Amino acid sequence: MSRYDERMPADRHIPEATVARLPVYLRALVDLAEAKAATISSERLADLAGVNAAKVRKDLSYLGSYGTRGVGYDVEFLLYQISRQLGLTRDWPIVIVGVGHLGHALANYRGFAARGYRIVALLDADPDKIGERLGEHRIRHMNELDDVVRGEKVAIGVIATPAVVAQEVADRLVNAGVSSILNFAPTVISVPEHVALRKVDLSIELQILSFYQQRSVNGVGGPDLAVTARAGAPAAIPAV
Amino acid sequence: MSRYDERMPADRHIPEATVARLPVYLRALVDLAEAKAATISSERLADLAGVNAAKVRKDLSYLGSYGTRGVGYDVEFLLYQISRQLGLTRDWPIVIVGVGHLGHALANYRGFAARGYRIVALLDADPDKIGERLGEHRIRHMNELDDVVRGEKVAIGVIATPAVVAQEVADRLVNAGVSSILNFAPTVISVPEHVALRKVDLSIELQILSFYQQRSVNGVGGPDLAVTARAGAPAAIPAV
DNA sequence: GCATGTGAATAGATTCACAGCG
DNA sequence: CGCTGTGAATCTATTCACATGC
Repeated sequence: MSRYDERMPADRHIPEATVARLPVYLRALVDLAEAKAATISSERLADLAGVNAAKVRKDLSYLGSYGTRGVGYDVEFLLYQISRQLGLTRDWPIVIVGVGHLGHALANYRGFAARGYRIVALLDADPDKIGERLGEHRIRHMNELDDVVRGEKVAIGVIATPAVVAQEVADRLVNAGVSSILNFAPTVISVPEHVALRKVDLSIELQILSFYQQRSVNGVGGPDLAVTARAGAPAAIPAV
Repeated sequence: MSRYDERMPADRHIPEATVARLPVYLRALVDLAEAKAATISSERLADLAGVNAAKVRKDLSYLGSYGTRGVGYDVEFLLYQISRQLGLTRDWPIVIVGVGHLGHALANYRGFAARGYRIVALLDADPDKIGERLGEHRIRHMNELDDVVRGEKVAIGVIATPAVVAQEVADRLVNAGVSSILNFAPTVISVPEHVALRKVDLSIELQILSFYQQRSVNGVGGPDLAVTARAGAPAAIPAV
Protein backbone atom coordinates (compact mmCIF):
# COMPACT_ATOMS: atom_id res chain seq x y z
CA MET A 1 0.00 0.00 0.00
CA SER A 2 2.08 2.83 1.41
CA ARG A 3 3.49 4.40 -1.71
CA TYR A 4 0.50 3.65 -3.84
CA ASP A 5 -1.90 6.15 -2.39
CA GLU A 6 0.22 9.11 -3.37
CA ARG A 7 -1.81 9.77 -6.46
CA MET A 8 -5.51 9.50 -6.52
CA PRO A 9 -8.08 7.30 -8.24
CA ALA A 10 -9.14 9.28 -11.29
CA ASP A 11 -12.64 8.20 -12.11
CA ARG A 12 -12.78 9.34 -15.67
CA HIS A 13 -14.99 7.31 -17.91
CA ILE A 14 -12.93 4.51 -19.37
CA PRO A 15 -13.89 3.38 -22.88
CA GLU A 16 -15.04 -0.19 -23.25
CA ALA A 17 -12.29 -0.96 -25.75
CA THR A 18 -9.73 0.21 -23.26
CA VAL A 19 -11.18 -1.89 -20.46
CA ALA A 20 -10.89 -4.96 -22.66
CA ARG A 21 -7.19 -4.30 -23.11
CA LEU A 22 -6.30 -3.64 -19.49
CA PRO A 23 -6.08 -7.36 -18.65
CA VAL A 24 -3.64 -7.80 -21.51
CA TYR A 25 -1.40 -5.03 -20.22
CA LEU A 26 -1.71 -6.48 -16.77
CA ARG A 27 -0.46 -9.84 -17.90
CA ALA A 28 2.53 -8.27 -19.60
CA LEU A 29 3.29 -6.29 -16.45
CA VAL A 30 3.17 -9.39 -14.32
CA ASP A 31 5.75 -10.98 -16.59
CA LEU A 32 7.88 -7.85 -16.47
CA ALA A 33 7.70 -7.70 -12.70
CA GLU A 34 8.80 -11.30 -12.51
CA ALA A 35 11.68 -10.45 -14.78
CA LYS A 36 12.57 -7.66 -12.36
CA ALA A 37 12.03 -4.88 -14.87
CA ALA A 38 11.65 -1.57 -13.04
CA THR A 39 10.19 0.56 -15.80
CA ILE A 40 8.60 0.01 -19.18
CA SER A 41 8.04 2.28 -22.16
CA SER A 42 4.76 2.47 -24.01
CA GLU A 43 6.60 1.21 -27.05
CA ARG A 44 7.77 -1.95 -25.41
CA LEU A 45 4.57 -2.58 -23.49
CA ALA A 46 2.76 -2.25 -26.80
CA ASP A 47 4.94 -4.97 -28.28
CA LEU A 48 4.23 -7.29 -25.40
CA ALA A 49 0.53 -6.63 -25.61
CA GLY A 50 0.32 -6.85 -29.36
CA VAL A 51 -0.98 -3.34 -29.95
CA ASN A 52 0.65 -0.04 -30.91
CA ALA A 53 2.29 2.45 -28.62
CA ALA A 54 -0.19 5.27 -29.18
CA LYS A 55 -2.98 3.03 -28.03
CA VAL A 56 -1.12 2.02 -24.90
CA ARG A 57 -0.51 5.64 -23.97
CA LYS A 58 -4.06 6.68 -24.65
CA ASP A 59 -5.41 3.72 -22.70
CA LEU A 60 -3.19 4.34 -19.72
CA SER A 61 -3.96 8.03 -19.76
CA TYR A 62 -7.57 7.20 -18.92
CA LEU A 63 -6.38 5.77 -15.64
CA GLY A 64 -4.35 8.82 -14.79
CA SER A 65 -0.95 10.27 -15.57
CA TYR A 66 1.00 7.36 -14.29
CA GLY A 67 4.07 7.59 -16.48
CA THR A 68 7.23 9.66 -16.33
CA ARG A 69 8.20 11.60 -19.44
CA GLY A 70 11.51 10.60 -20.83
CA VAL A 71 11.45 7.41 -18.78
CA GLY A 72 8.31 5.31 -19.05
CA TYR A 73 6.00 3.66 -16.55
CA ASP A 74 6.98 2.16 -13.22
CA VAL A 75 6.15 -1.51 -13.59
CA GLU A 76 5.05 -2.20 -10.02
CA PHE A 77 3.05 0.97 -9.77
CA LEU A 78 1.22 0.44 -13.03
CA LEU A 79 0.61 -3.17 -12.12
CA TYR A 80 -1.07 -2.08 -8.94
CA GLN A 81 -3.16 0.61 -10.62
CA ILE A 82 -4.48 -1.68 -13.29
CA SER A 83 -5.19 -4.44 -10.77
CA ARG A 84 -7.14 -2.02 -8.71
CA GLN A 85 -9.15 -0.78 -11.68
CA LEU A 86 -10.00 -4.32 -12.64
CA GLY A 87 -11.09 -5.12 -9.12
CA LEU A 88 -8.38 -7.69 -8.63
CA THR A 89 -7.43 -6.40 -5.23
CA ARG A 90 -10.47 -8.02 -3.82
CA ASP A 91 -11.87 -11.50 -3.77
CA TRP A 92 -14.60 -12.51 -6.21
CA PRO A 93 -16.63 -15.55 -5.32
CA ILE A 94 -18.00 -17.19 -8.47
CA VAL A 95 -20.23 -20.15 -9.27
CA ILE A 96 -19.95 -22.32 -12.33
CA VAL A 97 -23.20 -23.80 -13.54
CA GLY A 98 -22.94 -26.82 -15.79
CA VAL A 99 -20.08 -29.25 -15.28
CA GLY A 100 -19.72 -30.94 -18.65
CA HIS A 101 -16.43 -31.00 -20.49
CA LEU A 102 -16.20 -27.25 -20.59
CA GLY A 103 -17.26 -26.81 -16.98
CA HIS A 104 -14.54 -29.25 -16.03
CA ALA A 105 -11.99 -27.27 -17.95
CA LEU A 106 -13.12 -24.06 -16.30
CA ALA A 107 -13.05 -25.60 -12.83
CA ASN A 108 -9.49 -26.66 -13.44
CA TYR A 109 -8.37 -23.43 -15.00
CA ARG A 110 -5.64 -22.00 -12.85
CA GLY A 111 -5.96 -18.51 -14.21
CA PHE A 112 -9.06 -17.95 -12.13
CA ALA A 113 -7.72 -18.53 -8.67
CA ALA A 114 -4.59 -16.62 -9.56
CA ARG A 115 -6.59 -13.45 -10.06
CA GLY A 116 -8.83 -13.63 -7.05
CA TYR A 117 -11.72 -15.41 -8.69
CA ARG A 118 -12.62 -18.02 -6.14
CA ILE A 119 -14.91 -20.81 -7.21
CA VAL A 120 -17.37 -21.36 -4.40
CA ALA A 121 -19.55 -23.92 -6.09
CA LEU A 122 -19.91 -26.15 -9.12
CA LEU A 123 -23.53 -26.84 -9.91
CA ASP A 124 -25.14 -29.31 -12.26
CA ALA A 125 -28.60 -30.67 -12.87
CA ASP A 126 -27.50 -34.22 -13.59
CA PRO A 127 -28.11 -36.42 -10.52
CA ASP A 128 -25.31 -38.75 -11.60
CA LYS A 129 -22.77 -35.99 -11.24
CA ILE A 130 -23.80 -34.72 -7.83
CA GLY A 131 -21.20 -35.48 -5.24
CA GLU A 132 -18.44 -36.08 -7.74
CA ARG A 133 -15.21 -34.50 -6.58
CA LEU A 134 -13.34 -32.09 -8.78
CA GLY A 135 -10.27 -30.49 -7.34
CA GLU A 136 -11.33 -29.21 -4.01
CA HIS A 137 -14.98 -29.15 -4.92
CA ARG A 138 -17.88 -31.49 -4.84
CA ILE A 139 -20.43 -30.97 -7.56
CA ARG A 140 -23.67 -29.78 -6.05
CA HIS A 141 -27.19 -29.74 -7.36
CA MET A 142 -28.64 -26.79 -9.22
CA ASN A 143 -31.33 -26.37 -6.61
CA GLU A 144 -28.68 -25.16 -4.21
CA LEU A 145 -28.00 -22.24 -6.52
CA ASP A 146 -30.00 -19.75 -4.58
CA ASP A 147 -28.50 -20.65 -1.22
CA VAL A 148 -24.97 -20.60 -2.52
CA VAL A 149 -25.29 -17.28 -4.31
CA ARG A 150 -26.92 -15.56 -1.39
CA GLY A 151 -24.84 -17.26 1.26
CA GLU A 152 -21.51 -16.57 -0.38
CA LYS A 153 -22.49 -13.22 -1.86
CA VAL A 154 -21.61 -14.40 -5.34
CA ALA A 155 -21.54 -11.54 -7.82
CA ILE A 156 -20.40 -13.39 -10.92
CA GLY A 157 -21.99 -16.48 -12.42
CA VAL A 158 -20.48 -18.61 -15.17
CA ILE A 159 -22.83 -20.55 -17.42
CA ALA A 160 -21.42 -23.66 -19.08
CA THR A 161 -24.64 -25.57 -19.62
CA PRO A 162 -26.24 -26.76 -22.85
CA ALA A 163 -27.89 -23.96 -24.80
CA VAL A 164 -31.45 -25.02 -24.02
CA VAL A 165 -31.21 -24.33 -20.33
CA ALA A 166 -28.89 -21.33 -20.45
CA GLN A 167 -31.62 -18.70 -20.30
CA GLU A 168 -33.29 -20.41 -17.39
CA VAL A 169 -30.01 -20.63 -15.53
CA ALA A 170 -29.33 -16.97 -16.23
CA ASP A 171 -32.73 -16.07 -14.82
CA ARG A 172 -32.07 -18.06 -11.68
CA LEU A 173 -28.67 -16.49 -11.23
CA VAL A 174 -30.07 -13.01 -11.63
CA ASN A 175 -32.90 -13.77 -9.25
CA ALA A 176 -30.47 -15.00 -6.67
CA GLY A 177 -28.59 -11.72 -6.89
CA VAL A 178 -25.77 -12.26 -9.35
CA SER A 179 -24.99 -9.11 -11.29
CA SER A 180 -22.42 -10.28 -13.84
CA ILE A 181 -22.68 -13.30 -16.08
CA LEU A 182 -20.14 -14.96 -18.31
CA ASN A 183 -21.95 -17.16 -20.79
CA PHE A 184 -20.28 -20.07 -22.57
CA ALA A 185 -23.49 -21.66 -23.77
CA PRO A 186 -23.88 -21.28 -27.52
CA THR A 187 -26.99 -19.19 -27.41
CA VAL A 188 -28.07 -15.62 -26.91
CA ILE A 189 -29.34 -14.95 -23.43
CA SER A 190 -30.94 -11.80 -22.17
CA VAL A 191 -30.70 -10.28 -18.75
CA PRO A 192 -32.03 -7.14 -17.08
CA GLU A 193 -30.23 -3.88 -17.72
CA HIS A 194 -28.37 -3.80 -14.45
CA VAL A 195 -26.67 -7.13 -15.10
CA ALA A 196 -23.40 -7.16 -17.04
CA LEU A 197 -23.15 -9.92 -19.59
CA ARG A 198 -20.31 -11.25 -21.68
CA LYS A 199 -20.19 -14.29 -23.85
CA VAL A 200 -17.56 -16.64 -25.14
CA ASP A 201 -18.59 -18.67 -28.11
CA LEU A 202 -16.24 -21.20 -29.57
CA SER A 203 -18.03 -21.98 -32.77
CA ILE A 204 -18.58 -18.32 -33.56
CA GLU A 205 -14.84 -17.71 -33.43
CA LEU A 206 -14.22 -20.50 -35.90
CA GLN A 207 -16.89 -19.16 -38.20
CA ILE A 208 -15.27 -15.75 -38.20
CA LEU A 209 -11.99 -17.36 -39.14
CA SER A 210 -13.45 -19.40 -41.95
CA PHE A 211 -15.06 -16.27 -43.31
CA TYR A 212 -11.69 -14.59 -43.72
CA GLN A 213 -10.02 -17.81 -44.73
CA GLN A 214 -12.45 -18.23 -47.55
CA ARG A 215 -12.01 -14.64 -48.62
CA SER A 216 -8.27 -14.87 -48.74
CA VAL A 217 -8.46 -17.99 -50.86
CA ASN A 218 -10.83 -16.25 -53.23
CA GLY A 219 -8.49 -13.32 -53.34
CA VAL A 220 -11.12 -10.96 -52.04
CA GLY A 221 -9.46 -8.34 -49.90
CA GLY A 222 -8.34 -9.82 -46.63
CA PRO A 223 -9.32 -8.62 -43.19
CA ASP A 224 -7.24 -6.75 -40.79
CA LEU A 225 -7.36 -9.67 -38.48
CA ALA A 226 -3.82 -10.55 -39.14
CA VAL A 227 -1.13 -9.16 -37.02
CA THR A 228 0.93 -6.31 -38.24
CA ALA A 229 3.99 -8.41 -38.72
CA ARG A 230 6.01 -10.23 -36.21
CA ALA A 231 5.43 -7.79 -33.49
CA GLY A 232 2.12 -6.14 -33.23
CA ALA A 233 -0.63 -8.55 -32.65
CA PRO A 234 -4.20 -9.66 -32.30
CA ALA A 235 -7.05 -7.79 -33.67
CA ALA A 236 -10.10 -6.49 -32.01
CA ILE A 237 -12.36 -8.91 -30.38
CA PRO A 238 -15.62 -7.51 -31.53
CA ALA A 239 -18.13 -6.46 -29.04
CA VAL A 240 -20.19 -9.42 -27.97
CA MET B 1 -28.37 -25.36 -54.91
CA SER B 2 -30.84 -24.87 -57.74
CA ARG B 3 -32.81 -21.85 -56.60
CA TYR B 4 -29.94 -20.31 -54.77
CA ASP B 5 -27.88 -19.17 -57.69
CA GLU B 6 -30.51 -16.80 -58.92
CA ARG B 7 -28.92 -13.82 -57.27
CA MET B 8 -25.23 -13.28 -57.27
CA PRO B 9 -22.43 -13.15 -54.68
CA ALA B 10 -22.06 -9.49 -53.96
CA ASP B 11 -18.48 -9.09 -52.90
CA ARG B 12 -18.77 -5.80 -51.15
CA HIS B 13 -16.44 -5.24 -48.30
CA ILE B 14 -18.10 -6.55 -45.16
CA PRO B 15 -17.19 -4.72 -41.93
CA GLU B 16 -15.50 -6.75 -39.26
CA ALA B 17 -18.22 -6.02 -36.74
CA THR B 18 -20.78 -7.37 -39.16
CA VAL B 19 -18.82 -10.54 -39.80
CA ALA B 20 -18.73 -11.19 -36.07
CA ARG B 21 -22.52 -11.04 -35.94
CA LEU B 22 -23.27 -13.24 -38.92
CA PRO B 23 -22.79 -16.46 -36.93
CA VAL B 24 -25.32 -15.21 -34.41
CA TYR B 25 -27.89 -14.53 -37.11
CA LEU B 26 -27.11 -17.90 -38.58
CA ARG B 27 -27.86 -19.68 -35.36
CA ALA B 28 -31.17 -17.90 -35.03
CA LEU B 29 -32.03 -18.82 -38.61
CA VAL B 30 -31.23 -22.47 -37.99
CA ASP B 31 -33.65 -22.44 -35.08
CA LEU B 32 -36.27 -20.69 -37.20
CA ALA B 33 -35.86 -23.16 -40.03
CA GLU B 34 -36.31 -26.04 -37.62
CA ALA B 35 -39.42 -24.36 -36.34
CA LYS B 36 -40.63 -24.19 -39.95
CA ALA B 37 -40.75 -20.41 -40.11
CA ALA B 38 -40.80 -19.29 -43.75
CA THR B 39 -39.92 -15.64 -43.35
CA ILE B 40 -38.49 -13.41 -40.66
CA SER B 41 -38.53 -9.66 -40.16
CA SER B 42 -35.43 -7.69 -39.19
CA GLU B 43 -37.26 -6.77 -36.01
CA ARG B 44 -37.77 -10.31 -34.88
CA LEU B 45 -34.39 -11.55 -36.04
CA ALA B 46 -32.89 -8.71 -34.04
CA ASP B 47 -34.69 -9.95 -30.95
CA LEU B 48 -33.41 -13.45 -31.44
CA ALA B 49 -29.88 -12.22 -31.98
CA GLY B 50 -29.91 -9.74 -29.13
CA VAL B 51 -29.25 -6.66 -31.26
CA ASN B 52 -31.45 -3.95 -32.77
CA ALA B 53 -33.33 -4.06 -36.03
CA ALA B 54 -31.41 -1.30 -37.79
CA LYS B 55 -28.21 -3.20 -37.23
CA VAL B 56 -29.66 -6.39 -38.64
CA ARG B 57 -30.81 -4.61 -41.79
CA LYS B 58 -27.52 -2.81 -42.28
CA ASP B 59 -25.58 -6.01 -41.70
CA LEU B 60 -27.67 -8.03 -44.11
CA SER B 61 -27.52 -5.29 -46.71
CA TYR B 62 -23.77 -5.84 -46.97
CA LEU B 63 -24.47 -9.34 -48.23
CA GLY B 64 -26.91 -8.14 -50.84
CA SER B 65 -30.54 -7.15 -51.07
CA TYR B 66 -31.88 -10.40 -49.82
CA GLY B 67 -35.09 -9.23 -48.20
CA THR B 68 -38.54 -8.41 -49.56
CA ARG B 69 -40.03 -5.07 -48.60
CA GLY B 70 -43.22 -5.35 -46.68
CA VAL B 71 -42.49 -9.00 -45.94
CA GLY B 72 -39.08 -9.74 -44.49
CA TYR B 73 -36.36 -12.25 -45.27
CA ASP B 74 -36.84 -15.78 -46.56
CA VAL B 75 -35.44 -17.96 -43.79
CA GLU B 76 -33.99 -20.72 -45.94
CA PHE B 77 -32.53 -18.35 -48.46
CA LEU B 78 -30.87 -16.14 -45.87
CA LEU B 79 -29.62 -19.20 -44.05
CA TYR B 80 -27.92 -20.35 -47.20
CA GLN B 81 -26.44 -16.97 -48.02
CA ILE B 82 -24.94 -16.49 -44.60
CA SER B 83 -23.61 -20.05 -44.54
CA ARG B 84 -21.95 -19.45 -47.85
CA GLN B 85 -20.39 -16.19 -46.72
CA LEU B 86 -19.04 -17.85 -43.61
CA GLY B 87 -17.57 -20.66 -45.64
CA LEU B 88 -19.79 -23.27 -44.05
CA THR B 89 -20.71 -24.86 -47.31
CA ARG B 90 -17.34 -26.47 -47.39
CA ASP B 91 -15.38 -28.70 -45.13
CA TRP B 92 -12.68 -27.27 -42.86
CA PRO B 93 -10.11 -29.66 -41.53
CA ILE B 94 -8.72 -28.39 -38.23
CA VAL B 95 -6.10 -29.54 -35.76
CA ILE B 96 -6.21 -29.00 -32.04
CA VAL B 97 -2.85 -28.64 -30.37
CA GLY B 98 -2.77 -29.25 -26.64
CA VAL B 99 -5.11 -31.77 -25.14
CA GLY B 100 -5.41 -30.69 -21.52
CA HIS B 101 -8.77 -30.01 -19.94
CA LEU B 102 -9.63 -27.34 -22.45
CA GLY B 103 -8.41 -29.36 -25.41
CA HIS B 104 -10.61 -32.20 -24.23
CA ALA B 105 -13.58 -29.92 -24.03
CA LEU B 106 -12.90 -28.61 -27.53
CA ALA B 107 -12.46 -32.10 -28.93
CA ASN B 108 -15.83 -33.05 -27.52
CA TYR B 109 -17.59 -29.88 -28.56
CA ARG B 110 -20.36 -30.83 -30.91
CA GLY B 111 -20.74 -27.39 -32.38
CA PHE B 112 -17.62 -27.89 -34.47
CA ALA B 113 -18.63 -30.93 -36.46
CA ALA B 114 -22.09 -29.50 -36.95
CA ARG B 115 -20.66 -26.61 -38.95
CA GLY B 116 -18.21 -28.45 -41.10
CA TYR B 117 -15.19 -28.04 -38.87
CA ARG B 118 -13.70 -31.49 -38.95
CA ILE B 119 -11.06 -32.31 -36.40
CA VAL B 120 -8.37 -34.24 -38.21
CA ALA B 121 -5.91 -34.50 -35.36
CA LEU B 122 -5.37 -33.91 -31.68
CA LEU B 123 -1.76 -33.22 -30.89
CA ASP B 124 0.08 -33.05 -27.62
CA ALA B 125 3.67 -33.02 -26.45
CA ASP B 126 3.13 -35.18 -23.39
CA PRO B 127 4.32 -38.75 -24.11
CA ASP B 128 1.88 -40.11 -21.54
CA LYS B 129 -1.06 -38.85 -23.52
CA ILE B 130 -0.03 -40.13 -26.92
CA GLY B 131 -2.27 -42.91 -28.08
CA GLU B 132 -5.07 -42.05 -25.68
CA ARG B 133 -8.41 -42.30 -27.40
CA LEU B 134 -10.78 -39.38 -27.36
CA GLY B 135 -13.99 -39.79 -29.25
CA GLU B 136 -12.92 -41.02 -32.65
CA HIS B 137 -9.41 -39.74 -32.28
CA ARG B 138 -6.18 -40.95 -30.91
CA ILE B 139 -3.96 -38.27 -29.48
CA ARG B 140 -0.84 -37.95 -31.62
CA HIS B 141 2.52 -36.42 -30.96
CA MET B 142 3.33 -32.82 -31.74
CA ASN B 143 6.07 -33.89 -34.10
CA GLU B 144 3.43 -35.14 -36.50
CA LEU B 145 2.11 -31.61 -36.80
CA ASP B 146 3.79 -30.86 -40.07
CA ASP B 147 2.68 -34.07 -41.75
CA VAL B 148 -0.88 -33.74 -40.60
CA VAL B 149 -1.25 -30.12 -41.64
CA ARG B 150 0.27 -30.68 -45.05
CA GLY B 151 -1.30 -34.05 -45.63
CA GLU B 152 -4.81 -33.00 -44.69
CA LYS B 153 -4.52 -29.44 -46.02
CA VAL B 154 -5.42 -28.02 -42.66
CA ALA B 155 -6.14 -24.31 -42.85
CA ILE B 156 -7.18 -23.65 -39.27
CA GLY B 157 -5.20 -24.50 -36.17
CA VAL B 158 -6.52 -24.33 -32.62
CA ILE B 159 -4.03 -23.73 -29.82
CA ALA B 160 -5.02 -25.01 -26.38
CA THR B 161 -1.57 -25.42 -24.89
CA PRO B 162 -0.04 -23.75 -21.86
CA ALA B 163 0.98 -20.15 -22.49
CA VAL B 164 4.71 -20.81 -22.55
CA VAL B 165 4.64 -22.94 -25.67
CA ALA B 166 1.85 -21.15 -27.52
CA GLN B 167 4.11 -18.95 -29.62
CA GLU B 168 6.25 -21.89 -30.64
CA VAL B 169 3.19 -23.89 -31.60
CA ALA B 170 1.86 -20.95 -33.58
CA ASP B 171 5.15 -20.73 -35.46
CA ARG B 172 5.04 -24.40 -36.28
CA LEU B 173 1.46 -24.21 -37.46
CA VAL B 174 2.24 -21.26 -39.68
CA ASN B 175 5.30 -22.95 -41.07
CA ALA B 176 3.31 -26.01 -41.90
CA GLY B 177 0.88 -23.89 -43.88
CA VAL B 178 -1.98 -23.04 -41.55
CA SER B 179 -3.40 -19.62 -42.30
CA SER B 180 -5.90 -19.11 -39.49
CA ILE B 181 -5.31 -19.61 -35.80
CA LEU B 182 -7.68 -19.66 -32.87
CA ASN B 183 -5.70 -19.16 -29.69
CA PHE B 184 -6.98 -20.26 -26.29
CA ALA B 185 -3.65 -20.00 -24.54
CA PRO B 186 -3.58 -17.08 -22.13
CA THR B 187 -0.86 -15.17 -23.89
CA VAL B 188 -0.37 -12.83 -26.80
CA ILE B 189 1.00 -14.56 -29.85
CA SER B 190 2.12 -12.96 -33.05
CA VAL B 191 1.89 -14.31 -36.54
CA PRO B 192 2.78 -13.06 -40.01
CA GLU B 193 0.44 -10.65 -41.73
CA HIS B 194 -1.19 -13.18 -43.97
CA VAL B 195 -2.35 -15.32 -41.06
CA ALA B 196 -5.67 -14.53 -39.41
CA LEU B 197 -5.65 -14.74 -35.67
CA ARG B 198 -8.35 -14.70 -33.05
CA LYS B 199 -8.13 -15.31 -29.38
CA VAL B 200 -10.41 -16.52 -26.65
CA ASP B 201 -9.26 -15.73 -23.17
CA LEU B 202 -11.25 -16.90 -20.21
CA SER B 203 -9.58 -14.93 -17.50
CA ILE B 204 -9.71 -11.72 -19.50
CA GLU B 205 -13.45 -12.01 -19.76
CA LEU B 206 -13.77 -12.36 -16.01
CA GLN B 207 -11.53 -9.38 -15.47
CA ILE B 208 -13.69 -7.27 -17.71
CA LEU B 209 -16.72 -8.29 -15.70
CA SER B 210 -15.13 -7.52 -12.38
CA PHE B 211 -14.14 -4.11 -13.68
CA TYR B 212 -17.77 -3.23 -14.31
CA GLN B 213 -18.93 -5.05 -11.24
CA GLN B 214 -16.68 -2.97 -9.09
CA ARG B 215 -17.77 0.22 -10.81
CA SER B 216 -21.44 -0.51 -10.32
CA VAL B 217 -20.88 -1.19 -6.64
CA ASN B 218 -19.04 2.10 -6.34
CA GLY B 219 -21.87 3.77 -8.18
CA VAL B 220 -19.64 4.91 -11.03
CA GLY B 221 -21.60 4.85 -14.26
CA GLY B 222 -22.15 1.34 -15.51
CA PRO B 223 -21.29 -0.11 -18.92
CA ASP B 224 -23.58 -0.87 -21.74
CA LEU B 225 -22.67 -4.46 -21.58
CA ALA B 226 -26.09 -5.58 -20.60
CA VAL B 227 -28.54 -6.75 -23.18
CA THR B 228 -31.40 -4.54 -24.29
CA ALA B 229 -33.99 -5.82 -21.90
CA ARG B 230 -36.06 -8.87 -21.44
CA ALA B 231 -37.19 -8.82 -25.00
CA GLY B 232 -36.76 -11.88 -27.09
CA ALA B 233 -35.49 -14.82 -25.20
CA PRO B 234 -34.85 -17.18 -28.11
CA ALA B 235 -37.01 -20.16 -28.69
CA ALA B 236 -35.77 -23.32 -27.09
CA ILE B 237 -34.24 -25.40 -29.82
CA PRO B 238 -30.99 -27.22 -29.12
CA ALA B 239 -28.71 -27.29 -32.09
CA VAL B 240 -25.56 -25.38 -32.70
C1' DG C 1 -49.52 -0.68 -45.85
C1' DC C 2 -45.43 -2.39 -44.26
C1' DA C 3 -40.76 -3.74 -43.73
C1' DT C 4 -36.52 -3.33 -46.33
C1' DG C 5 -32.47 -0.73 -47.79
C1' DT C 6 -29.66 3.15 -47.28
C1' DG C 7 -27.93 7.93 -47.12
C1' DA C 8 -27.02 11.13 -43.39
C1' DA C 9 -26.09 11.96 -38.53
C1' DT C 10 -23.98 10.49 -34.48
C1' DA C 11 -21.03 8.06 -31.48
C1' DG C 12 -16.93 5.58 -30.54
C1' DA C 13 -12.19 3.96 -31.32
C1' DT C 14 -7.76 4.47 -33.41
C1' DT C 15 -4.00 6.89 -35.10
C1' DC C 16 -1.31 11.04 -35.85
C1' DA C 17 1.73 14.39 -34.49
C1' DC C 18 3.66 17.32 -31.40
C1' DA C 19 3.71 20.19 -27.17
C1' DG C 20 5.20 19.46 -22.53
C1' DC C 21 8.04 17.90 -19.09
C1' DG C 22 11.19 15.11 -16.41
C1' DC D 1 16.90 14.45 -25.36
C1' DG D 2 13.33 10.94 -24.93
C1' DC D 3 8.99 9.44 -23.86
C1' DT D 4 4.58 10.65 -22.08
C1' DG D 5 0.08 12.79 -22.52
C1' DT D 6 -3.34 14.57 -25.40
C1' DG D 7 -5.87 17.55 -28.72
C1' DA D 8 -7.10 17.03 -33.59
C1' DA D 9 -7.82 14.13 -37.60
C1' DT D 10 -9.27 9.91 -39.28
C1' DC D 11 -11.51 5.71 -39.54
C1' DT D 12 -15.12 2.43 -38.08
C1' DA D 13 -19.50 1.28 -36.25
C1' DT D 14 -24.11 2.38 -34.75
C1' DT D 15 -28.35 4.58 -35.03
C1' DC D 16 -31.78 7.49 -37.21
C1' DA D 17 -35.27 8.40 -40.37
C1' DC D 18 -37.43 7.97 -44.53
C1' DA D 19 -37.73 7.03 -49.55
C1' DT D 20 -38.43 2.80 -51.99
C1' DG D 21 -40.81 -1.02 -53.74
C1' DC D 22 -43.20 -5.28 -53.11
